[in-house]
Amino acid sequence: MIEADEDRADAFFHALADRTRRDILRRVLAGEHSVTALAASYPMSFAAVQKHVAVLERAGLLSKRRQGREQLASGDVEALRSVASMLTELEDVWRGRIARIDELIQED
Amino acid sequence: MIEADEDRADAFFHALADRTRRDILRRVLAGEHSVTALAASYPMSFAAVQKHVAVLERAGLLSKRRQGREQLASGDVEALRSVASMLTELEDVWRGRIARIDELIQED
DNA sequence: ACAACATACAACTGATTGGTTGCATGTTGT
DNA sequence: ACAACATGCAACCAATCAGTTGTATGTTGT
Repeated sequence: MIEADEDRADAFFHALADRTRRDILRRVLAGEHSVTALAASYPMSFAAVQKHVAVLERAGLLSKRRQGREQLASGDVEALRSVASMLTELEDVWRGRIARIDELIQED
Repeated sequence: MIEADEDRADAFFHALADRTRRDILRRVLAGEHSVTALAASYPMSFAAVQKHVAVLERAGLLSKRRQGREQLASGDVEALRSVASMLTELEDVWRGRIARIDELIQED
């Protein structure tokens, strides 16, 4: 089902289309952080940050593991790479155009 | 000003977070298309497609040139690469974590 | 046991989004 | 000149979003 890939792409790009979420992702890629620790870094309520974390988690860009009463979040670099590969596929479409132009030059 | 980069990232990722826009981008990366030609491909009004094209254009992912009464759109592969490099920078943050873990192992 | 802490989630609000229709403007072919 | 075409833009609508406050549920240390 190609539909599922599009859903995934929607979730990925939507998750990345917010600067607070990109910043959270940077932090959790650098190392594990509890939701509370993350929340302390931003000028908004705990609940707002918790929702941003949930968006990143639903997109698969971040996962959590429980440690005591804390929920430690860390970034998933594999997910990040699959976003990058989506862009590469787009770039390949562009390369195809160049190849076609070359063909036209050859024909001539 | 780092603020401007974040604005650009917001525009890029938001533009890519819609499957119709990603599809339009694929087409215009493969070759030039008029807005009307693009609009014919989707089950929505001309105006809706024209707005999607405008979002991609504002994000810098696509540019248009006038030819007669048509406006020919084509994808900007350089912009696409700068989105990819944003992801690479995120990945570098992750690599930094690994480097730090290696240091800890060394110290030991 | 219980007070304090960490998290999740529901309900609400204003702003933005993705779509619509209708209208205005510029361009072309006859 | 003008009818048809290509585009852009405004006004509107329903749905979603990013934020808020408040409440519920675990978990911990004493």
